[in-house]
Amino acid sequence: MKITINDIAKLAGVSKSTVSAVLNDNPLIKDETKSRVRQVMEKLDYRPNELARALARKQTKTIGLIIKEIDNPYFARITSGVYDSANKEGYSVLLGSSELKPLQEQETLNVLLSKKVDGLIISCLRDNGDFSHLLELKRRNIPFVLLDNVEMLQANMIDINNVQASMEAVQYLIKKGHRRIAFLAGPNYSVHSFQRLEGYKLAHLRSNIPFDENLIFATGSYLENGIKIGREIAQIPTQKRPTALYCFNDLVAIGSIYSLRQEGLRIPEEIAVVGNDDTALAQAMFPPLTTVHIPIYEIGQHAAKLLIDQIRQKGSPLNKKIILEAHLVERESA
Amino acid sequence: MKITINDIAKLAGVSKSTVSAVLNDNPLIKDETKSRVRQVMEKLDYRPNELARALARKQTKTIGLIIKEIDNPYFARITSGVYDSANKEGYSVLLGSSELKPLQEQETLNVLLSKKVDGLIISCLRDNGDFSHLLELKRRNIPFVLLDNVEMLQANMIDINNVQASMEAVQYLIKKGHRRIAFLAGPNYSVHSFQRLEGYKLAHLRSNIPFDENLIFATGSYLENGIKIGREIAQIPTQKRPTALYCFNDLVAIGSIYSLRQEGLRIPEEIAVVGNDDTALAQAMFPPLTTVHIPIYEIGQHAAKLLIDQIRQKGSPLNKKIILEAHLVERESA
DNA sequence: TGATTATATTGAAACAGTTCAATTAAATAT
DNA sequence: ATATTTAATTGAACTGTTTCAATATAATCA
Repeated sequence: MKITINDIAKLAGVSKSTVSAVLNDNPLIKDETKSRVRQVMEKLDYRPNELARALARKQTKTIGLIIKEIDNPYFARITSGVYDSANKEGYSVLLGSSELKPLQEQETLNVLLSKKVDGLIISCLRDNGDFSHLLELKRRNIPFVLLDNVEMLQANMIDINNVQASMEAVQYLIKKGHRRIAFLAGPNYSVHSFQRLEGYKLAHLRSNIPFDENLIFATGSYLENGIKIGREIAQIPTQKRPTALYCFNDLVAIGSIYSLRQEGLRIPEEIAVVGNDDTALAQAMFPPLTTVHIPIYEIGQHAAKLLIDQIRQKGSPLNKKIILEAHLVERESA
Repeated sequence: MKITINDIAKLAGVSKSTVSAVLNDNPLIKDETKSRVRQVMEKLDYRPNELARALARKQTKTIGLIIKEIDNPYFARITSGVYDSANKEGYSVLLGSSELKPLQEQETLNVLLSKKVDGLIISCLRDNGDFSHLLELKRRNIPFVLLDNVEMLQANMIDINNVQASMEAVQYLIKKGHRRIAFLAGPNYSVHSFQRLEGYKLAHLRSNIPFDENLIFATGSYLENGIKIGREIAQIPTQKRPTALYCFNDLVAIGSIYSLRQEGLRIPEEIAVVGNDDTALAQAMFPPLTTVHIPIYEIGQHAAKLLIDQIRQKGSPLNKKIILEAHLVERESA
């Protein structure tokens, strides 16, 4: 019962190709013919099969998005930016997530590729410098945009001045007199976490404060990670306890504030906490969270824009880096 | 330079159909042939074109998900559940969002349909009882699952005992002595908001407290909506001000707590606040948010499971309602 | 009026697979 | 050794569109 281009052709008394031409609003077709064909389409409620179209045209008008975690406000906002931008340009978004596992990143990538997305936006993991799957994308000339800066790779990317912003955030803490500043590192494989550690180290270096391995805590990206680590830090005797926490993201910051306060510590007087991302809720926390603001939505938007540009260019694999500005916003948690 | 089934056939010295059979692991094919063909595939790094497959087989192994807002922790979690479940069954997720606009819901639906998703999960809007697009899905026999209870429609749906849970939440407030309880309603078109108002009314009815139109505040679903309305409510003179807020969701609850506290009001002593959803952050708020817990991830999971079941059943449009349990969790904001 | 040019339409092949009846090859029975 | 059954493979048609060279039709020119 599916209506195809053939049915339209027959009923309108024209050929298949003419119907196709009408569908694509080809100016060669006489107006009269066009409207006749369109009438038939209307009458039969014809909807072109985009699958068949995609096969013939070699483009699906769909982009793949591979993020690290779906249930994370950071990536929800990225996704939102990507979606809006793609939508505006007539592209759909096929969702993928590595859930922080390198293997799953690979698999998802393969699935999206086999479904013939026109291009990809990838927030990739940093798996011991193994970027072979991304190199293969380049080799196969498939357009893609990265959301993390992978220096070793010549590719499109949207990123933020991560090291710089982190350094400034830590310097801010140092200026406030803190000398034992902990870094609550994010998930393994996270490029951003890695870069933030760089910034953290740099700030220490510049201020001649010795870097102390023991102040680096491996956590994760979830609220629970923050809650747990906060509890542990609260147990540390006052003289040895860090007086400030620089956190991988807002969730970890919020979680640690929660348990720190539960253990009776005052924020920021006894422990200062700085987050990262400036997700929507940061401002509404108690105390309002001092955090590094990241233009998350814009990252998503730009990524989609850039990708679609590249898809349209076709051929020239432009190699563009867009670095957006991140900066500390001072509130009351530090 | 793309490798196709033809290249494999030629190189392996068999026919196209044999290669196809190998691809589908058809038991008719001799093991020896299979491995020979597979070797050639391996060597040429052949990846089947799922587009062509989908066209021939009439199934894409892709489901469409239409949510109301991408950048909202509730839907991020829904998406996560859907994605995990679908992934496990070998389905991809094509993302759609109405962003709370009925027209956009329609358009997104059409796009996903034209891309031939095998089925749809929809969190639909309640646009004056106009569900013609959903009725058409039924008519066209396209599998779908709703995430909101649309009584007038015989369809698959996963939902929660929304009215009931809301009633209990409001009764809880009444039992605590509150008599002027405000309802901060969510976006227009939101089925859940509508149902929560029902529960709110019902609780009042049961306790013989007259329903007061002036206690219903139209807001939205964003943090900002909560912040704004909180500020307004703080301005109301104490004797007329509601002593408790029952909020459409956690974001609105958190936002209003933020501005209420800023205006110097104590939570819950001067104003009690109850949220909805129990998103991850609710527990880590100050004060920890009393809210209606909703098994959000599970809703997503079940929806995908049910949809895929239906897709596999093919033909019998099963008409199953799964109602999951929502319940108040008492913390410290009320 | 016939040749030339411009405009509109079409037929057949292509996109990359699946499907299944028909054929061929191998194995077993007579 | 031949007929019969079973197992393995193939050819052709099909999925629903696009593409473009070839053709048909209409309009302009000499």
